[in-house]
Amino acid sequence: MSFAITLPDGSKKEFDKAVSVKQVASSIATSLGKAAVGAKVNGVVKPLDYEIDSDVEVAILTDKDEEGLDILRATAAFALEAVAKNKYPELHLGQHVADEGGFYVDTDKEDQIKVTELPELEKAMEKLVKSGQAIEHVVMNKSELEDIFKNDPYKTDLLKKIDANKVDAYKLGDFVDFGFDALLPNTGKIKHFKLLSVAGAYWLGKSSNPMLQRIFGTAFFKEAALKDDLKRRAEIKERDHRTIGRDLDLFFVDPKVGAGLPYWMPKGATIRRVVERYIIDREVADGYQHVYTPVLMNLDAYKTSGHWAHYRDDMFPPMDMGDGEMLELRPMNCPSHIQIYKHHIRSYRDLPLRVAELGMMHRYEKSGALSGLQRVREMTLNDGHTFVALDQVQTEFAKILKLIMDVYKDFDITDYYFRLSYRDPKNTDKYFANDEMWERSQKMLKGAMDDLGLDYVEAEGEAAFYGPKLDIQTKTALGNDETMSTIQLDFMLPERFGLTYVGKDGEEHRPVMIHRGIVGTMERFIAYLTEIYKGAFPTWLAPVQVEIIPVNLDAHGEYAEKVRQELAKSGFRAEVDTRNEKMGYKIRESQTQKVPYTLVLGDDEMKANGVNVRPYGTDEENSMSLDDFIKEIDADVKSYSRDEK
RNA sequence: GCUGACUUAGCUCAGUUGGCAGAGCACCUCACUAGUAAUGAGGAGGUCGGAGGUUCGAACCCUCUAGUCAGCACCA
Repeated sequence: MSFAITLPDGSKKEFDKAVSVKQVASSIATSLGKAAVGAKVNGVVKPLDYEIDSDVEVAILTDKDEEGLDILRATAAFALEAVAKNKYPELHLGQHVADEGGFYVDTDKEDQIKVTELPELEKAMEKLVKSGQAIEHVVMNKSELEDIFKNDPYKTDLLKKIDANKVDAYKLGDFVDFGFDALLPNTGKIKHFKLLSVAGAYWLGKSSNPMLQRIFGTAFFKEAALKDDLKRRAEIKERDHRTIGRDLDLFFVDPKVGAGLPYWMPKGATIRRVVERYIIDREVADGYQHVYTPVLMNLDAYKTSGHWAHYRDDMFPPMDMGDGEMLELRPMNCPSHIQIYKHHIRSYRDLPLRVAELGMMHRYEKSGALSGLQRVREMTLNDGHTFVALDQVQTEFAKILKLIMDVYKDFDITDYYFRLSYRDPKNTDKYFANDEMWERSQKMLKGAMDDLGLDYVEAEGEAAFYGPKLDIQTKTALGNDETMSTIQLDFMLPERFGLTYVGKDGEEHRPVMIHRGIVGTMERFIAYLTEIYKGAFPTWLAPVQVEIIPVNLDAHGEYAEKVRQELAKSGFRAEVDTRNEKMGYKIRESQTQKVPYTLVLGDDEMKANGVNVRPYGTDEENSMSLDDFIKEIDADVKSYSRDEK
């Protein structure tokens, strides 16, 4: 018997009898043997005692790897399960997950586990860690496990989903669980962990299933890493757009006048106005024709489109006008833009026809979904629909994607990924039935991405009911995924609304509709910008670009006002702090309000007809002429905006 | 919507066993001729989320309800 193990660097190692992962690691380097926590064998994570006896590719995982960390966290999850089960013998365990966010364990018992019980569980875990008990990896017969878990509905459910007869399981004394790729061989390794919170979660992610209690925690190999992580979690609030939005007076939501209905204060409105003008200009340059359409529409349009059937629970109730007419607050703009298309007889020469609008819409989002500006009940979407001939789809798709990428560059958005969202063929309720149409449009989308050579993940069940889409996913300060931009292929609505164009051949043809959002809704986009900039908006977006502070109001107030007017004339947003306060006080506020430039004007500046400039976040002060300052801020604004590119 | 926690001044938060509702910041007034992150003194500000109940008496106990937060579900 002889076989070869291929290492990540391409080199091969020969063995003539079966070896464990640990032995492989040691054979490469003894130090690696000590640091090893598992391995990826042909791309699958395996534990240290996994035996190799054939030609495979092996990458050793250590305490330095992301996946090595996952093994530690899975071990911590296992230890938590063991102590929870020990403390509450009647407790049932659900799923357990370990990933880059930490780990969690789902639990179910009569009186639910409360946050206040976490310290006790943590103590019990600490004890288990200190005692350094062996975790035994055993391969068991499925029937054996079914017997052990016969009174546990969740584990029984999970076992049903396993095809194999042999199942990897882990034992800690009497406690047994399965469903782990790999665990460490001893509880003593889980030195630095923390239980974080408890929250409800539906069994298997289905809201029709019972709700279990999910215990969240995290673990690290090094104490410093755990401390950093806990510190980061504590600081999340400072990056949260709701906190910054209040501190900088950008917007508010008052539950008494309506949950999910945001009010934009002047500073937030200024940022929004700059973004709106920017995106409209961009779109006009790309051939979009901007329109205005009503927020109210006859309900019939949404019945035709299918939205009423799919989303009536999340739509505001229709208004019965008493004369048989039913008006609906629109939940999206597609039918509105379809009306624009239908208003004339369209020729192939009109295509692609690009209709765009900052369209206000209303959705009755469930109370638990509302969150600051990220999920609201009234929103304005940077919406656009392009109507194209079938053979124009790919070019138009690429053009839209390029626009999105250009826009992201201007806003310095770098942390995102592409998601191709397909239908879930099993979910016949949600997705309209036409297999051929789905196959074709999904293939087109994937083909377009492949032609552009872009990486993406594919997700089943994330499509719109009318078609597949490319979603561009970003993360909020809290670390939750959200869709920022989207491009959606739609063969269905043109069909339902009977859209046509006259082709070269003089015959009627069916256009394809591409729904797209570049910066998404104004609400979500500005929430996102607030978080990535931590409230320190680049100068071109900053609501106040220049804060002018006269050293003494009586002596220098007039000069300060003159400087403000000069700046305003050049198109900059400047403001004079005329309050009867000391200079240091005003400087402090100008900094906490994150104004890009603070000007201090006193006798020296007045004499020189100049300004003293302090850029945000520094303690530099530079004296210069007003003209030079205007040149500087002008260059700053342009470095972020499209004018430069 | 579901599970849990929470809701006291514009903001951040105290408020003991049920016994006269508090602080800091912000705001207003006055004084201060102020040079790069908080000058000092004074003042005003509250149906303790809302409704009902228990009690001689409720911010505090009970019920319902609205909302906020975290997670889940949803997200055209």
